[in-house]
Amino acid sequence: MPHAKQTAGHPLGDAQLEQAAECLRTLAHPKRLQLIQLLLAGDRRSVNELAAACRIPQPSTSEHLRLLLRCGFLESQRDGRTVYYTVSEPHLQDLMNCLQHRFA
Amino acid sequence: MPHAKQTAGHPLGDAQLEQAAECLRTLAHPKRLQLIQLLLAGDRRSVNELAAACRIPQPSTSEHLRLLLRCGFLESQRDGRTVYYTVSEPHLQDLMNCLQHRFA
DNA sequence: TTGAAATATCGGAATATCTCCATATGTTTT
DNA sequence: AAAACATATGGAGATATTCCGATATTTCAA
Repeated sequence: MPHAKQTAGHPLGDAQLEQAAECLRTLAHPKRLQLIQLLLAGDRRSVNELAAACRIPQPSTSEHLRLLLRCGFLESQRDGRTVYYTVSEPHLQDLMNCLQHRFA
Repeated sequence: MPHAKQTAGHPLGDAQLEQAAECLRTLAHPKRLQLIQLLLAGDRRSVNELAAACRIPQPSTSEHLRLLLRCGFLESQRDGRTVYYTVSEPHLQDLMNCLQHRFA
């Protein structure tokens, strides 16, 4: 039996599809993917480190991180005056592996 | 050692991140997710069947399917005057399982 | 308290996306 | 050939995203 069909969970209703689409839309941005890629590689990074590494202006970086935070993909942790971000959604590693496999 | 860090493939460059983002943006739409959900459940469906099931006007349905086709998520197959669409990207099942688990 | 550093928020202009309807293309049947 | 059915394409108005500079907020150091 090659490739048995996966047991699908309950199909999502309209409101849930809307939520899911919103989360995917948040992921669907090259700079945000780059931020996630960096955060998955290293452990935790400050906003300035991320902004410098990705060549994004600081305010934009902060905004991108806020959006990712809002969907529950990231967590933030303040230490003094710097804020560190980390990946909180374990499935992001799988997703990024999938993307790296497809687009490498 | 709980939760060993997954071996990450090569990190994606700017052009590849752009491609990946475009694919995700295509997925990030409630109606397109609903179409995929239907196609994953049943085997193959015509445009009219999909339009009726999802309550989308026929022209919009055709356009959504075209976008999904362009990213390689679907395949189309003409039989007489009706065109049947099927899922061609196996990872979509995993993604949908993930979404259904998170938003159910 | 004053200044400097790190991060967050606001406003506006350019661009992209969504959705719908009208209509065009392609296919089969009479 | 003409009519009917299934699908695809084009255009327009409304809405949403993106990007950037200016500026506000928070925290530490002097």
